[in-house]
Amino acid sequence: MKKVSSKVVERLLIYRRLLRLYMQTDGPNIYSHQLSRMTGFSSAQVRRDLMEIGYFGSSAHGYDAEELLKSIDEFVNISEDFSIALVGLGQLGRAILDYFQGHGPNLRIEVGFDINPQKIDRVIQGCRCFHVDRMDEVLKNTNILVGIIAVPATNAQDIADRFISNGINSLLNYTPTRLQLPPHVFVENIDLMNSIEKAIFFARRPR
Amino acid sequence: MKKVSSKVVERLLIYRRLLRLYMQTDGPNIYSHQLSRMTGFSSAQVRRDLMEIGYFGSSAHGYDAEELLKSIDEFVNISEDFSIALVGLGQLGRAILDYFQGHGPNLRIEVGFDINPQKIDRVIQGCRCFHVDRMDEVLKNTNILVGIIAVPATNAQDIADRFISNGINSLLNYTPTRLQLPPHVFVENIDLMNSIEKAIFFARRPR
DNA sequence: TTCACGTTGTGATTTTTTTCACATGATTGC
DNA sequence: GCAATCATGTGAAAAAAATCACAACGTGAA
Ligand SMILES: NC(=O)c1ccc[n+]([C@@H]2O[C@H](COP(=O)([O-])OP(=O)(O)OC[C@H]3O[C@@H](n4cnc5c(N)ncnc54)[C@H](O)[C@@H]3O)[C@@H](O)[C@H]2O)c1
Ligand SMILES: NC(=O)c1ccc[n+]([C@@H]2O[C@H](COP(=O)([O-])OP(=O)(O)OC[C@H]3O[C@@H](n4cnc5c(N)ncnc54)[C@H](O)[C@@H]3O)[C@@H](O)[C@H]2O)c1
Repeated sequence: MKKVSSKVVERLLIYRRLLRLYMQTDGPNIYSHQLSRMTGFSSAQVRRDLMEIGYFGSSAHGYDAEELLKSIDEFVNISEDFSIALVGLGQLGRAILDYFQGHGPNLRIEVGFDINPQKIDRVIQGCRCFHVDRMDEVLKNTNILVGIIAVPATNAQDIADRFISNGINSLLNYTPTRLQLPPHVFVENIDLMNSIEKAIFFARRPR
Repeated sequence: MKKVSSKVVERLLIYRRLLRLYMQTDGPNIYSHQLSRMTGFSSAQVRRDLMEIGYFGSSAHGYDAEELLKSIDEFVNISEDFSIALVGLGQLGRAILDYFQGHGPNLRIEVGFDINPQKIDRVIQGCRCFHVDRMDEVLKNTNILVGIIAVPATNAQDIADRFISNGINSLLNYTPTRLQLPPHVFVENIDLMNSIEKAIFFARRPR
């Protein structure tokens, strides 16, 4: 199967979300220039991206929103069978849990891990929480595909290694730690301080 | 002054953080291949990036860590004179505030805004919080360079417009809303759901 | 002094990503 | 039926980003 870059996937997922909203209020069809305005990507970019997944519109009515959405859905193939583990139930971890709660049952955080006794062996926001020492044991019995790391920076590498040794090769890393990972592992680094610093830089310098 | 891409700035800021750690424990000099291992970027990439800011090492001892750090600092020129405003003091907003508290006084969130009466007109984590209706008035009297948006998605555009009309042209957007912005405004979108979906996609598909 | 080694700086090249620009095709109004 | 209009799909071009690969240099050992 053809390989697709992370950037294309990211944009497809953005179209997907916007299409859902669009269909609630607007007509059944949509043009690349509309998706362009909604996203800020160029319309040529939009058309290229849709080419990638082999969806074809008509030159008269653009794209059928429902069909397009279905095509993207099939392509990304995200279903509730695939769940998520979260390590670190601090400020950030709990905000993340909270967020998932509000977002329907299509994706959910299946299990959480921490070391703080106050946070383990109970259910927080519908998420069963365990001591981090039980990661191997618990992960064996679940169908986790993605691990979220929200522990203090110094523990991030340990947690990543633990995920990987349990066959989880797709991670979200909320810590500033640069993880050392084998090449087959996908990681998305979400680094607030880096983002802020970039924003400060570009606040005073044009791009 | 030469324009630098966002990617280069992002990496420079990563070197910067790693250099600080490195200097605490390791020798006074550092090689591009070490920065490469620490970051995951290629060593040629590292050298190119340092070229961009005109820092030169020696072929014998690589880079002088302290000097290099100083060069990057000068280049990015981030000081405590520039502060940040945060709108939306919910779960996520408070996690962000918390995070900044722990990170020394070099960068701070100067003011917060919300509509919830329980959260306004008091100081939360050292941050003065106001009603969102007072944004114009309050922003006039501060030296805010960057705005963080952590309100519900439906209000994000309003808040962005408000920031921009007050001359703040660098934003962090934590909502999934795609903001419509004039071209001179810098925005970094941090979209958890998008990241997760990408991670799920690549958990099952090689890149 | 001379040589081997390991590293930098960078021109050249390759790869990836985006944009351009236009032929093609569907629709509408007359 | 026909022309005018407007979008799509896409080859080609351009731009951006990353990698290659090697001359040049400084060091230390002999
Ligand atoms: N709060 C934010 O907005 C924010 C923003 C960006 C990045 N971060 C990063 O996210 C991480 C967590 O931030 P936070 O604000 O939630 O911190 P926090 O201290 O509130 O939470 C950390 C949690 O991890 C748990 N923990 C500690 N060591 C552990 C281990 N070895 N295994 C499992 N759990 C462990 C702690 O018990 C705690 O519950 C940090 O690395 C921080 O740099 C946070
Ligand atoms: N919690 C997360 O981890 C998380 C992750 C990703 C994205 N987000 C996004 O961040 C945003 C906030 O998430 P949250 O979990 O903190 O939600 P929340 O409901 O806990 O917080 C929202 C806050 O915004 C305030 N608010 C509402 N309307 C406002 C307005 N017009 N002006 C100013 N303040 C207003 C509310 O009073 C509340 O304090 C949402 O858009 C959400 O999609 C949250």
